[in-house]
Amino acid sequence: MTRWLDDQELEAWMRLVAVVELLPGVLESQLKRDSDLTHFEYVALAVLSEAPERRLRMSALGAATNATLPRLSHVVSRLEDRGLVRRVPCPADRRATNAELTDAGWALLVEAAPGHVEQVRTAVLDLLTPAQVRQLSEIGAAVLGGLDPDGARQAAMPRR
Amino acid sequence: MTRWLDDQELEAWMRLVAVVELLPGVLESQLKRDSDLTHFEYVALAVLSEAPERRLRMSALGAATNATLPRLSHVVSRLEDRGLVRRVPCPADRRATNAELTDAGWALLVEAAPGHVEQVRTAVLDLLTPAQVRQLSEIGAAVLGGLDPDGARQAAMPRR
DNA sequence: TCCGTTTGGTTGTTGCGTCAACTGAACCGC
DNA sequence: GCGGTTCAGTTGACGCAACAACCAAACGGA
Repeated sequence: MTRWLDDQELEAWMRLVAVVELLPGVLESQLKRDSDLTHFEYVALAVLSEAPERRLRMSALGAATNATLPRLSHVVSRLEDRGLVRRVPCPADRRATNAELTDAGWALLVEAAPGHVEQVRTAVLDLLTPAQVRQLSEIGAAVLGGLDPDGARQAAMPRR
Repeated sequence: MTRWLDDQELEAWMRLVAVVELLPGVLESQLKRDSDLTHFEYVALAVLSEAPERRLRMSALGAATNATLPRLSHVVSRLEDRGLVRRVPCPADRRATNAELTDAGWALLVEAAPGHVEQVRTAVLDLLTPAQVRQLSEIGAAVLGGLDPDGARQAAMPRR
């Protein structure tokens, strides 16, 4: 008894799928080209940069960036190799590890942010009316409610 | 002179990023689990299934699914190994290759479709009001206009 | 008709994400 | 405090996508 999609739904879905498929590419390529960063790496650095002491537990960073721990561990290793992040064992809980943004990481982030924001504008936000931005926000909230029930997601973004 | 994001924009963007990050996962895992298909493989089979003779040139399939040719070539190779698709050299242009859906491929698609549609509903469409579905469609169109200027994208979806 | 270019596609390498397995530290009941 | 369980994180193997290099067939001009 499948409820197939009507024309409106089909159209909306097709477009959403296309966006989901294409958007990462344009974000990645700009960041890669200009700052040699993955979008995910950028977000991770950005989240760290706003944390107190620029430092966060791995699991907290994973929750904030919506990454699994294995993924995050690999990414942090790569960032650590490049000197952008440091691993600091947590004294309070010896199982835990803190990831800490280095000065080099901060500098890279500061350098990368304007170009990224510009890309976000030209690829998405500037193509929408203010009303559509609000609608997008609402729609996003509704969908996230289903995908990510506990809304741990609060990824930091290119704010100042 | 960077124009930073205001609160509305930031919120909308963060949510969009989260959706773009999380949505593929839920689609992939349902399809993988129930039909051992990637979402992209599903779309490719679906597009083929609606083509005349269930057959399409590689480049046409690539355009319709929004894939690069190298990617498509690999995917078709895997599908071919599983007997879901056949490569048929094009007699008219000996450089060209046609990808053709086999009966097994058709059967798998028919079997996979209801579960996928159900997933699409529960993960997205059923969480939105009809008005939001229309808004999403408009927003998608606007963004795609920027990403995919030539709108080659017309990915086939789980229609009937 | 011959050479250069463009088109259509395939192949190999590299890099990132996922999954499964594992280690060590903290917690819990008794 | 002792044994089992859960928690935090790391590691290694595998799969898929992107990129670059490549090959062959078609086109196009002189």
